[in-house]
Amino acid sequence: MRNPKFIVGASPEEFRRAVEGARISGLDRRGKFLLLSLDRSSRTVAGRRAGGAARLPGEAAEASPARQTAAPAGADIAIHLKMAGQLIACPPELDLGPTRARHTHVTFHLDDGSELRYVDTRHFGRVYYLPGRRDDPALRRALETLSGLGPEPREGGLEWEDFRARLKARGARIKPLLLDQSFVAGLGNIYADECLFRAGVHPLCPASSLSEAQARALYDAMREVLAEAIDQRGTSVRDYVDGEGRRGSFAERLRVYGRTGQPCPRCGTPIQRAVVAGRGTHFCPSCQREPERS
DNA sequence: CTTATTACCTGGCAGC
DNA sequence: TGCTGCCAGGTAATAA
Repeated sequence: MRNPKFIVGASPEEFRRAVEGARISGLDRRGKFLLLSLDRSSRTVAGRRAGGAARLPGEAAEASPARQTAAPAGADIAIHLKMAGQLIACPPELDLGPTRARHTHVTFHLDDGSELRYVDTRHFGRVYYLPGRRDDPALRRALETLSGLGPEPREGGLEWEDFRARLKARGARIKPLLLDQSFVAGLGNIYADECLFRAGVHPLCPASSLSEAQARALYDAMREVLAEAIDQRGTSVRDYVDGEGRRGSFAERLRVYGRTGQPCPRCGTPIQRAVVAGRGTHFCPSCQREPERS
């Protein structure tokens, strides 16, 4: 591990000691955070370098179901990939190419001989050791962020009535609100744009101004877009790969994101790009009509 | 309090 | 071939 900054809440040495010989007893997700639970009770083998973790998560999931549901409270490690992070399980000899090799910041050595590599070319992501130093402000912030996450749009985390009420209470424009992880957890820039297109809502619409039908369409769109994207193993606009190193194919299904100037799939009007909340925002000016005043 | 901008980093790509 | 400038999956800090 070249740079200790990627691990928050512990020094690289402390982190290694914490994970070495431990078993990954749970694997979960909350919003955009990946959550790992460790079980130190049955120590086995040893890792090297960045740390070692024993056994495979697949079997562990069944072994301790209680921990799985107890999301952040029970988790020991949280990983946020931010823009360009990748977490890849692979055989140790696998060559990911010079760029990703240069940006492999943490490597877990599993006891089946395989590796779990944290790769991040842009260095934005972090590995948080949650039981770590309470005086570390970065860890504190992460814990606060984690506990302040809004509901999951899927998996029964968000009721329609609740969503509608919370939308109505917000004066903010809808796109930044969708990106606000404390409002709803898990939507990023790509999916926010796709959701708004499907719902026929302009990104600048004040959240409270959405009609009942628009709000309902947006609620449905969030759940559908996420479900479809997960089904397609994600959106590899550029270089995203999943845990198995595979690219996702949802990029082929994108209707507005990254399609500036191309015809709207519904009406043929060229897709427009604007900057909203500092993010590239793609929409159909015809299907998503602008609110009264901009 | 809310909202806009900047900072964090590196790399890919279009255009010259 | 370079080189330049722009853009990028996110969010926290800072400014207004």
